[in-house]
Amino acid sequence: MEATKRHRRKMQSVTMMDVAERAQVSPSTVSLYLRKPDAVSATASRAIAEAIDALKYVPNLMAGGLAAASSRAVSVIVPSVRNAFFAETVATMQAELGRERLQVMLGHSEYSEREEENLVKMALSWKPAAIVLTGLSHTATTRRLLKESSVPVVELWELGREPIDMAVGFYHEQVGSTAATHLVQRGRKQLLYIGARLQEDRRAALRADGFLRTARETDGVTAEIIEHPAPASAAIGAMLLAEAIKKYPDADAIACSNDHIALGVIFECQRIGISIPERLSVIGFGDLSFSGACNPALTTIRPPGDLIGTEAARLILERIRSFEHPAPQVIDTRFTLLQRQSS
Amino acid sequence: MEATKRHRRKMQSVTMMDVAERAQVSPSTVSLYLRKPDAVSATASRAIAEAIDALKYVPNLMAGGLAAASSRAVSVIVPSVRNAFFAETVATMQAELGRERLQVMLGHSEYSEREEENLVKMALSWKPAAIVLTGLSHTATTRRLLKESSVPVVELWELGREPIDMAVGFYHEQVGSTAATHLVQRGRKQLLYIGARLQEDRRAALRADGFLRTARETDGVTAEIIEHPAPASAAIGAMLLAEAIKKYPDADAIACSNDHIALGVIFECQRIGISIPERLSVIGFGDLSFSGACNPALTTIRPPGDLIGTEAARLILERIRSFEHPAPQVIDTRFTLLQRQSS
DNA sequence: TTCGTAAATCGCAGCGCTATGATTAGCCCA
DNA sequence: TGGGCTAATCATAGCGCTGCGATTTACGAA
Repeated sequence: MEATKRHRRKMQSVTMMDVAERAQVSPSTVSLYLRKPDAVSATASRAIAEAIDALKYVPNLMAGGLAAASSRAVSVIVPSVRNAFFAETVATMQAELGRERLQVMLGHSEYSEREEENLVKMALSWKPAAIVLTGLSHTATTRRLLKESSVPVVELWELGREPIDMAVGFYHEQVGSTAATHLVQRGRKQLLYIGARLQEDRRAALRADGFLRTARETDGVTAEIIEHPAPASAAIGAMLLAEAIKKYPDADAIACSNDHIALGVIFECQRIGISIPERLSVIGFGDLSFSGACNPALTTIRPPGDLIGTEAARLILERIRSFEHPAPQVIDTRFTLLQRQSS
Repeated sequence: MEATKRHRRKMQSVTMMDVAERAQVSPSTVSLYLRKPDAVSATASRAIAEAIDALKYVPNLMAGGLAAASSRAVSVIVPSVRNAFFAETVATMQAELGRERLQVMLGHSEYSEREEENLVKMALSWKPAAIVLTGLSHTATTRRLLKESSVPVVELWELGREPIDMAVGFYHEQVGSTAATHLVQRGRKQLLYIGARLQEDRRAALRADGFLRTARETDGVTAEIIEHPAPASAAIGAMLLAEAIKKYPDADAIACSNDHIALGVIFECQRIGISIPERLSVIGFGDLSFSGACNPALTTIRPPGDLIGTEAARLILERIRSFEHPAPQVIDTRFTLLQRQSS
């Protein structure tokens, strides 16, 4: 019937133009209505809303992002969402940002700065509204890319050195220090720190540092560290406790790099008949779902994973809304010592 | 100096055109090189690669997505990534899809079909390469939107009714049935199922159904259920165990809706002096990080969260690569009974 | 009634890339 | 040496939307 047209293209069934036509306004007005509803008259708003509804219009964010040179996506890069800490933060951020119709794009660095750099490059391709990283350690290239990009950047879960742009978290040395102080106050003298994967998990290593420093600064108190390269788990915790007791039979307190380890310690103590807290005090980090229900209930330090998420989301939203006040750059969320039965 | 131009636009520093110019080829060739490297000659490839490197070109995926009417994003919607099961799957999918430069966009339905529907609408705005949902229950609108969209859809973690498009998971009734059979084989007669949030967590409810049905079909075996509306946790598990023992003092086996609950059961039994497995067998679901390290080690059923992720990613990639063979629609990943000390 | 001003609305010109079909280069064999 | 083919490359025409400035409308004051 027809000669083949030179060019044909796929298309979206309903576009903004269709909505405009039905609502008897220009596409510009529809666009305005979608982006800044307050700038459109009540009459027009009603007509446009009706048209959108009737046509089941779905905006094309790719087109919008291209035209605006920035998307409604926020790239969030964490070591792994398998880790309950980061899961909490990611979940909270998604909820907060989703409310403003911002999409969370997720990436896992698996504790590798190299991999993180790749993810940042990918993320930049999306012209994200913001990029969220975990920690303050990144490759030089990562830092350069982000500084050059002028995309808002938030670094989570760690304070200390200068952030690229904004940071939300707490000082991990302080966590270790707080744990040591607590154990000393409970009358303990021979402290042990047991940790997993301190090479990869820089923040766990910082906690260990703070713990050892504070303990050793105290008169009459000794502190040693026992570590293992495997990822933190209860099984590793149990193993390390056995090893620790063999090596330091007179130890009277154990701080664990996180609550998984501490759980293993508790179980192993049950097995070999060490009573907690009489003979051994135990303190963890994380306040995981089981920590309060252990036997004995685990004394631990709770990092505010959800607060970190909400604060990060807040910073991002403020930054997006106005270029003016570049918000406080660094937010210290603190952490909480929860004293329970194990110490 | 200059009259203001009518229009000015923001722009990306380095575009594909810049690369083309430096490499002495047309933009089309650069585009082709990026999408199908094999279709470009070695000479051109080298020149283009050099130019990309020298100019530090970063492709604009928004522009690409708009032109191609489909993006490199995969929307993944789970009840919550706080749940270790879904975290595992999400992490695995991100790794697998990231390898092919597909971006995971994350959404949390918080166990609400209504919220899931909103997330699906948002997702569709991005013209995703695929949409991944959890479970087979969705609102009618969700199903309609997805069917009309012609976007590949994968439903995870549950088999049973007809999927929208593809599905990867297992039968939760079978999980319950397997648990019941196992306990009966261990000589148990008075079985109890304790579960949390069975109203919201449809899959947990299915497991309970399968458990009760199989148990009650067995001669000489009784089975009761005890539930609680709060989210699963060790604390709830401990509470429910206490309640269960009061109500059914002669019960000799407990199946838990997941390992968090089971952990609470173990701790509570320790406290009130019930020996596991002598007096009471315990079986969980999930094989969480602590399950093998408990005291006693927990018998549980392991769902293959990682396998679900890899299989889903594989289906998506196959579907993207070719429209031809619409792959097997449903993949049953099965699950594994891990018998340990608690039963 | 007319004008000035603010509030609404509109028209234009792309954003940076890809799909398509057309064109050119490369190469084997007769 | 030329024909016939395949492999490479290219030019074109948008994809659907937004930012900007221009234009129109609304409305009270003079």
